[in-house]
Amino acid sequence: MLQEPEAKAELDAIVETLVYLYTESRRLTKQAAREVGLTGPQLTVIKLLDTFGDLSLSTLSERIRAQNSTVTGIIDRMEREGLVLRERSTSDRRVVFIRLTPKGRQLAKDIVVEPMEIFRTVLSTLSRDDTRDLMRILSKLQKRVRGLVKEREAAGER
Amino acid sequence: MLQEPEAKAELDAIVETLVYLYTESRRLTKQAAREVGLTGPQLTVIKLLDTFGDLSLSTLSERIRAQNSTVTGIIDRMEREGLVLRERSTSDRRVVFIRLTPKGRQLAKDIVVEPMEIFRTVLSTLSRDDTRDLMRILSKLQKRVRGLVKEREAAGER
DNA sequence: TCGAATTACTTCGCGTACGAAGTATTCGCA
DNA sequence: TGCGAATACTTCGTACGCGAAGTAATTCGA
Repeated sequence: MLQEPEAKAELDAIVETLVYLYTESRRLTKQAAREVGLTGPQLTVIKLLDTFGDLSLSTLSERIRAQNSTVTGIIDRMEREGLVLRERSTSDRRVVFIRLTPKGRQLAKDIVVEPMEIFRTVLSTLSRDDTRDLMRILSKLQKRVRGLVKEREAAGER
Repeated sequence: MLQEPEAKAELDAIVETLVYLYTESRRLTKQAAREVGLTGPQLTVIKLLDTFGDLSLSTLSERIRAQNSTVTGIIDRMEREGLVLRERSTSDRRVVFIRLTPKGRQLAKDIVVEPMEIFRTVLSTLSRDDTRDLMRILSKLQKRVRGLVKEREAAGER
């Protein structure tokens, strides 16, 4: 795909801005979490459990886009702090459900911010047209990334 | 700011998609880096040094949006691998410049992918109108985030 | 039905990633 | 001019974050 220099520069700018928005949102979420004695991922986990009830470790992993091995560590530390507990499923004894303790649930209620809060805040100031356009374009990009990922996976299996 | 449920759902979807695009791009960059024996951040550092020449550690930190202490570690490991070397500035002896070794420079030439490659690839398939719209909206968001960050910093100093 | 393949989770080793505290150097101004 | 503040970097402790290898439980097919 041939690119004029101008287009290349615009592309760089978009990547740059996207990275800025993501990392800055993450940084501020972390900061907010610190104020209640949590880390960023821990705040996310508590919010998820409070919203959806008990979740298996795998489900949690998918939700926060991390590997099981990562989430095992996060839950280890949260269990140590008395925020959650592990409960083996009776129907499938391989599965571990994660449940909020009363202490964890109370904390969830006290937390006002959501993950990526800043980003949400500024998003909500966009006009309806801008919001729709943004969603439309991002969806397009996501669909194409999914397509490419699938292609590469198929190529890798050969 | 009052939000109807519909708007809230759309907002969630945008956040979700943005996180997807970012994490997936990062994951694939990491994968590509592995194939030449590097990590994701190391690939980024090599590309930056190859493009801009020697950079101070702080400049490098800003470029990759990380703290100095993080970059110190990354450079430690790259130095150990013989990819870069540290050189103290003569004009300001606090400053450390990072320079590619011949081995590092050769590696830079061999690497075809750029950081966030997938995202760049799909971005370049957008129409000119979509690209312009996306840039326009993201800029708007970035400007507002910057504003909020500045406000909070000012509030924090009180 | 039973053994191989799959699934859910954990463990381990390594590389980020950050903030706080420390060291060396330079700057700024009284 | 000299000394306190600021700057550049490093060190340390802790928490992700991943992939590979390991364990226990379940599924599936001959």
